[in-house]
Amino acid sequence: MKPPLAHEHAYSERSLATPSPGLRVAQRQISELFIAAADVIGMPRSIGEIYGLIFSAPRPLTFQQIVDQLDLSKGSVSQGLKSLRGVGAVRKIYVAGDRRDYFEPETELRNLVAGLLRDRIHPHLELGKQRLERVRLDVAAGEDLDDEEREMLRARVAKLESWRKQGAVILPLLAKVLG
Amino acid sequence: MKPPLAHEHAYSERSLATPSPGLRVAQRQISELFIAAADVIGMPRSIGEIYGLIFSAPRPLTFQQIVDQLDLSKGSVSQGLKSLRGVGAVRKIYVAGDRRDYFEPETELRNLVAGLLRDRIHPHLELGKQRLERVRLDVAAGEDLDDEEREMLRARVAKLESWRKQGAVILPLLAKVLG
DNA sequence: AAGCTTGTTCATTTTATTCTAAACTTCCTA
DNA sequence: TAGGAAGTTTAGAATAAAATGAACAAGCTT
Repeated sequence: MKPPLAHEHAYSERSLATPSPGLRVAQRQISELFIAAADVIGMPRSIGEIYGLIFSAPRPLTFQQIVDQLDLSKGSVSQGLKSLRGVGAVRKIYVAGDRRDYFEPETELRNLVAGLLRDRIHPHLELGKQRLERVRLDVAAGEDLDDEEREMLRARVAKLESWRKQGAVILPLLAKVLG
Repeated sequence: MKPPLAHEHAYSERSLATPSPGLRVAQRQISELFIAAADVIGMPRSIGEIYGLIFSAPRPLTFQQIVDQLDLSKGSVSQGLKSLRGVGAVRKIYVAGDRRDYFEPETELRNLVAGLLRDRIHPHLELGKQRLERVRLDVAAGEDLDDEEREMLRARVAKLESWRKQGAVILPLLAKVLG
């Protein structure tokens, strides 16, 4: 027997389980946008679908609702939600007295972008700094390089450094502008 | 018989064919950076390798040199160079009297980023505009949606529009800042 | 025109990613 | 504490992406 939770009565039961045909159509269209977006940022299609569904849902969805409405296995949904939560694109909501997890979307572009950057760009900028230093030393130490080779490499390594610096300046700025 | 072209004498023959061991080591390291970068932006590993080799070469390389120095087939190199030229990351150079194509890297971050945006983001922003309009109409026309559903969808579609606008403002700005 | 050299295309193979399904953990309820 | 509901994990299957290699075009050279 289900406990009579407030949230289960604020909305029609139908929109909870299987959405109305009209909602379905709109959700499908929105999901397509996110499927394309997922592709652009190199994430699997299913993640775009899951985010699209959550984004276009009238209220937070349970794990099971997501599995039912998309044609995806529990495993895929579980992994997809894990990734999405990892980049801060969806949040888990706890409802007192309900053991199920509810999921709602992060809808601020600023936060979505920040999450992606944190997850995928920053690690490389940090690692890159160390690696570049390493390359610089190797170039300096390369006794079998002729002058021309060494000079060219020095210039190119300098270029890489300048890229890294530009990135370090622009990424925080980007977050600010999106605010 | 090879014609005695100026460019074939400006550099040692060795650095033309197989680079010195020291150059090789440095190139390998730089290539690793680009392999990681290719992964971040969702391009195949081979493209990172090719760009890395060209970036770290003392001078423009021929198609055949690229094939020889990387462990890649002609087909992969041909396709990889095509993609790289498509985003403006490498340029083809013509040498009078030499039928071979030479390739040199674009090294300005600004131009590299601009190329990527042009190739992968802009098309979606344009297409997205049309699709969003379509979704908006569908939402407005959806007679079986209840008020709550319709209102929620309107709000979310508005959010998508605001994302699109933010993107349209920020992308040109980004190109400017990188200049 | 026959025979090189340079590079492209594309069908096939290889490799990597994504998805699934089933086993498993945890926690709740009877 | 048995049974069930909610999710997670993971080995393996299904799919998609990338690389290869062989056939092909285009242009020299003789």
